[in-house]
Amino acid sequence: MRLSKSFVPTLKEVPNDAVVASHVYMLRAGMIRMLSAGIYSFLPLGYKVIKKISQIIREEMDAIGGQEFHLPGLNPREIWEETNRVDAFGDTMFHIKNREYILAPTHEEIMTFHARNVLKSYKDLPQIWYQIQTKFRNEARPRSGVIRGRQFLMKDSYSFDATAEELDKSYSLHDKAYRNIFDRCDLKYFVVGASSGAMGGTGSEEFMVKSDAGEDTVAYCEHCTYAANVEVAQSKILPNKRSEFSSELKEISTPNVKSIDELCAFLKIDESQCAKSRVYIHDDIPLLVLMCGNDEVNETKLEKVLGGKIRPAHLEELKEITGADAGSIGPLGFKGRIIVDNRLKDANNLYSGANKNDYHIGGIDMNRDANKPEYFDLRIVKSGEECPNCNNKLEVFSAIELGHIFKLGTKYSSAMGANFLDESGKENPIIMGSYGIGVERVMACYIEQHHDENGIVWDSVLAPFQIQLISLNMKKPEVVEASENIYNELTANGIDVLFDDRIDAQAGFKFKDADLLGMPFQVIVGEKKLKDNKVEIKIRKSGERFDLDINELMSNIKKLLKS
RNA sequence: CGGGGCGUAGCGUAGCCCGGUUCAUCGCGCCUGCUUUGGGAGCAGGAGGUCGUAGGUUCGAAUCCUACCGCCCCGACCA
Repeated sequence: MRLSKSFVPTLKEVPNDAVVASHVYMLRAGMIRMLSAGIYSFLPLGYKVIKKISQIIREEMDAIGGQEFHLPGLNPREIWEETNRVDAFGDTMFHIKNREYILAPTHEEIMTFHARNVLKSYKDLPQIWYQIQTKFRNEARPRSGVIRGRQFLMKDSYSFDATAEELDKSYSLHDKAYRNIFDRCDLKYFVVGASSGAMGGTGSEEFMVKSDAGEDTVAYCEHCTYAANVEVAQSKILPNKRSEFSSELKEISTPNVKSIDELCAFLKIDESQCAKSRVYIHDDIPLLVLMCGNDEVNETKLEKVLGGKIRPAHLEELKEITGADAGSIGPLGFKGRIIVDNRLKDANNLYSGANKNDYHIGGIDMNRDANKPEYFDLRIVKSGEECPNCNNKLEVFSAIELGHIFKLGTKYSSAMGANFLDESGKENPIIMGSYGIGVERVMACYIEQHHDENGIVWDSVLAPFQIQLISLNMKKPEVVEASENIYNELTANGIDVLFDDRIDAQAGFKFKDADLLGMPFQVIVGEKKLKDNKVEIKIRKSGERFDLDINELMSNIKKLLKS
């Protein structure tokens, strides 16, 4: 492709609105443009990459027996009402104003619609159906360029099985396919076992990439690959040791001491001797949560323990519930359930609030003084704590979700009446799985992981072009002739070449653009070296440059592309 | 949806606090010509703006006030 005739609008400056690297470089390299918040157009160069990623996905899906569909993005609302998901999605679903249609945010219902009454016998199963298609979600807050959009490309597949064992097979086929896909794309990723949330179902895994642009927080152990969403992550932190003797309870005047840090400084004690109090409202009933020191309450864990929804008590409610304001609340005399983190199990000689403003109580013995404490793991794990599986350190960081695989079970087939007859002639709902990959996220994550201060660093698998051919001076006939010849030869050999044949661009300008666009290899044709019948090769990744005799160019390029 | 920030030419910006020869600065990019050509060229000339939109205050508004729209960031939410 000739750059002089192509639409590759590169930007030399960083656009104001872009913050994360992938967004900056996709804009600067002329691959995408924003149309509206969270809605992006892919320009030719960017779309080439999308097509390459899609092709890899397609090959791996086909390899596990997947069959590709192309489904409508515009769906009748009534299909979504069969599974109650119009309500479930709420404002996240786009609704068409002048007809009873919605814009599909995913495709479980549509695939199930095609399966029901057609997949009628166990002999028709298993099936794996997939598509690579645009989804629409009315995200409250699109962000990070293409990473979270209101419209995005997703590969979604659905498995239909007769038994739980068969579902396990379909699931592990996807697990393997996903690993192949992300490996082929040269992404450094890890796998998190996640709670299955609103999709319903019994098992799931998330494929994640570490990134500051990520929206999930995970705890990860490099050593044993333990990985968990911080909402459920655990660590091997030791409980407080119980001292041999429990001291007497004593009330201590602690004027203006609110936080644990202030309390520790005031009393010259360690934070592990403190029981921090948090009041939550569960089904309109207040309860007290006690954490060790500065540990944070993990509300997901707490909800799991209690069942149902919780909320932190409002500051104004505290006095009525406990008799004190935030900063002076504690377990003694608290009316209601007391839920305690495992770290405080059986602990004694603790300090906590006195339920009386500006007073704390020392010498608290959980076993002696707290009213029926219930112990659970309630902490949010922190970086540097010990991995629950091995003795190495956990790292807590944010990450982008690239893919997600779910065992759905029969949630959709039951709701929509997608049943089959088993060998005994009995009717059963089809057992389903659902599996997604964010295609643009693959591209964005690749760039997050493969760029430097000058631009993107593609390797040949995803690169829009294998080679950027740079003619340094299109006004010198000999340079033009040599680069045209090289262009024709490379192209004739089936190599995808981006030819910078722009007449009025200076050498330095072209070099900068080439580094920004980031093709794996640059072939540089200049007047000086041409006199010795040589051209220069630059390897984008290493920055290494060397000269090659023009006659040997083709064979060397082929070697480079294979390496 | 809450909090914060921003909106001046294709991109990046100055001017805004202290309204008035600034109906608009500078850089990049764009057009014409000449020169130049191995790491973002030089000179000369030129095109391009309802200062986000609509009201208001004022003799006078890019500048002050109000509302709305749009975008970014943090949070909430997230299949």
